[in-house]
Amino acid sequence: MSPIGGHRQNCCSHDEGECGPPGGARVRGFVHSWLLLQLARGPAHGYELLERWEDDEAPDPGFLYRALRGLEEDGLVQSAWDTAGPGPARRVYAITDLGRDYLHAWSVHLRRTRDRLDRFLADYASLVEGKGGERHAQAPR
Amino acid sequence: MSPIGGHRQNCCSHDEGECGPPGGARVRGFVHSWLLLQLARGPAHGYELLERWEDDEAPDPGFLYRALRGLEEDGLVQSAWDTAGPGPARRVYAITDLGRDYLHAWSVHLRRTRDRLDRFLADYASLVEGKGGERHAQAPR
DNA sequence: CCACCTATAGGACTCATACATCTAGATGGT
DNA sequence: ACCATCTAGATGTATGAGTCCTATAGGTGG
Repeated sequence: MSPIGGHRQNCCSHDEGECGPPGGARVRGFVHSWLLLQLARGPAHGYELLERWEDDEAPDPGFLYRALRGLEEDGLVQSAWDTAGPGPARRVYAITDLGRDYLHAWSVHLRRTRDRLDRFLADYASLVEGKGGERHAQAPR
Repeated sequence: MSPIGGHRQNCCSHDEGECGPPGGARVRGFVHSWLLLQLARGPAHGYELLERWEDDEAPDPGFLYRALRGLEEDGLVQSAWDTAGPGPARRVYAITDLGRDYLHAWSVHLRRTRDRLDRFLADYASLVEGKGGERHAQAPR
């Protein structure tokens, strides 16, 4: 089955980009990089990071906590319980030097990824405008 | 284990982005969108598309062929055997109108993804240069 | 006729991420 | 006291994109 959508010929076809990707296009490893970037700005706990993620595009909470523990397991962050303050205890994470190195490495790869996307979008744009006014050339049947 | 790498504290730490992501950061659905874009320019067969992909970043052949068949199964492309010409028969694919719609929908999402990456990279850049006088750009929305 | 190239294909696997739940302490209202 | 609700973290399991390895089969050159 195509990864392109859970679709079933019932969508699309007229106005704006409806239908497409279910949940948007995700970038592999982006969540982890984003977490490292946030922690590079200062220590924080999971729930806080979760809320810092703006609006719609927050990752699954379960995934976020697992990601943080994974990062710790790999020595990219450290954590400690914070029992002070109100509410349940929080696990506060801080980035390590190794984590900073990884963040840098990932930023390089993410930049490459962005450049690739840029090329794709430019190609698509040139295709669309090169088609004159109308979209929907006939199908090459 | 962290998805960030098969690493094991033996890498990184000094110069350029070594170590990081194993195979680079990939974008979900990018291969399929790319295929649709190529086919929107004109019919082509799998092997040709495979070679058209620039150097290092070509997808696995098995994956590419599967992707094409998946797209066909979903009605986004059509195919026919081409037994003429030298060599083994090729399966020539052409995009359909539905495929064009999907391509458009995906371009919208991929643009969003690129913008998100831009925000991330800008935040990272400001963090790095602002090592002392920091600015806190807003969270990547 | 053997080795290599073109072209397509399929099985099996990994790993990133999502979805659904679950615990458990804190808090506030009645 | 009690119950609902919020905060905070965790786990079990599913899904599905993408990789790896291998197979097949027709063509081509030595």
